[in-house]
Amino acid sequence: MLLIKDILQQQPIGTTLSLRGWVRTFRSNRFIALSDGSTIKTLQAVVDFENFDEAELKRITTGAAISVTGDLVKSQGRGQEVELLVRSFEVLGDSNPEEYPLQPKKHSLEFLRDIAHLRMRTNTFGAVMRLRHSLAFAVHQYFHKQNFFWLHTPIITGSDAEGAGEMFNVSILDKKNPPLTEDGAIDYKQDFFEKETNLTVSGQLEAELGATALSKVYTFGPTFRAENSNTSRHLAEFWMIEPEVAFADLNDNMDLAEDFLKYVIRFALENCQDDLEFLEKRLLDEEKSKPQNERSAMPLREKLQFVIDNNFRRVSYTEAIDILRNSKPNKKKKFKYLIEEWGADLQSEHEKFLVQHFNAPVILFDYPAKIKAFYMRLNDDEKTVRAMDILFPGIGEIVGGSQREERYDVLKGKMNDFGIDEEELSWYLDTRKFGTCVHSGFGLGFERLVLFVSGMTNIRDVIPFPRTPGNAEF
RNA sequence: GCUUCCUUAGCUCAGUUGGUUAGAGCAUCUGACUGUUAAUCAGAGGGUCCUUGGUUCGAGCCCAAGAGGGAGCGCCA
Repeated sequence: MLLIKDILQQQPIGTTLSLRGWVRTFRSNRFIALSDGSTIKTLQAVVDFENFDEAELKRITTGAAISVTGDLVKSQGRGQEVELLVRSFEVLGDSNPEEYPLQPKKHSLEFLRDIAHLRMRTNTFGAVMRLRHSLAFAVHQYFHKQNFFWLHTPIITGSDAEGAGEMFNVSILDKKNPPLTEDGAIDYKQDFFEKETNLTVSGQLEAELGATALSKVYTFGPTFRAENSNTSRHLAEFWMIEPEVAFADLNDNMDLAEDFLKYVIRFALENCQDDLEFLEKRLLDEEKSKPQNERSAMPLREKLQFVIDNNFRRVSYTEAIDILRNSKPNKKKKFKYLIEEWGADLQSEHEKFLVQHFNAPVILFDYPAKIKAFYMRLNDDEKTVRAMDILFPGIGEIVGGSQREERYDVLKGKMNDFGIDEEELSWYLDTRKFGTCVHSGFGLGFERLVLFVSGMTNIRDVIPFPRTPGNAEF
């Protein structure tokens, strides 16, 4: 099948060709802007309306699916290099203009979110979805080149000890009359898996099992959090990437994350030029109505190039606390949460400040053990763990990772401290019992990456059908 | 979950201290024009002013509750 992308690239002038697509606009009863989604560009199909049936021409409306056959020629007009002189056309699927909600005009993102089943037909969402694909492809390509194996960790999980957030329960029990145990609790022994199960909140623990056998693995799949999070950065269903590497310490981990992010961003810059150009203009346009201080510091592609060209700033938690404590907003009490002493959890206002302070992506590392998960490697100071978060401008935390605690006794002690059942995670402890090794990994929210690269501002607009509290349409 | 803002035509929005018949652009329909680039010109149709209740001689506008949405915060990726 011929795609518009190929025709515009190869420009086989003088040939007769047939193609199919959807009408974007039909101007002057003569010019059809035809899109097939293969590229953001449309092909101009020119009909001599004098030679066609009027009733058939009337069916060429915005949104209609048509096939056209004609001769590709150099365009007489200025807006495009080539155009198709139509010999014949057929309306494959009508689109009633009185009912079709997409007009050749600007729509609000909120409105398009309500008609998510149609919004991929717009320039913006077409561009975002093509970009999303390219980034996903680049993720796999990067890891493949680096000798990682894609590990398919389970989506239904039987362990509730991961501690990464609220979980969605998976059950086939009768909700009105669930079987009960003697003490009145729901008897999951009678459920499908004969135990309580949930949708995964992270593939990390399983990825560690893979890494301690295959050395370098990564997961890339759907992840679910039943948190009541109402922000432009959270989804209840999102895609997460979690590399895990044996014999790698936290420095190796930071190197990997930085190299990986730069690789996929570079891939997008090189392979999605048209879409990024459009998204850059869209963002500029959108920000015109905003006050100067709320606008982006750089145009989209310049921002991406800046990230590729500059080293991420690596700052220890302790240094970051010093910087924050002595910062203007802290002294003038502009922060909602003032930084007073070492050990405080950083809020998003602090992360934002640090990114602005260094004017670059920031990697924070060596956090207090108390505010991080049980599986993170305890430092010799016994106060901090080998954790790292990568903070991006406009997004906040895009990566969270750590070197894992590989010492059996220390890990077991931490699990007790955190109130985690040893029995439940005996399989996890086994990796430390048999051939344990230093290893590290991180989690990257794929949609947050797409947000950053696309310049979109709401995470609901970078996934085809977003799931958020109170919303699971389509 | 908390704070705050918003909801007027299919879409984007205006609507004065509460005062006659609620407006504009785009879209749609009709006609004209025909090498356009969100085509242009003329005309027409199109309203549960989010819902319910209240205040008032009178409510799109004021008050209360509810619904939906945005932004910020928390949780996190």
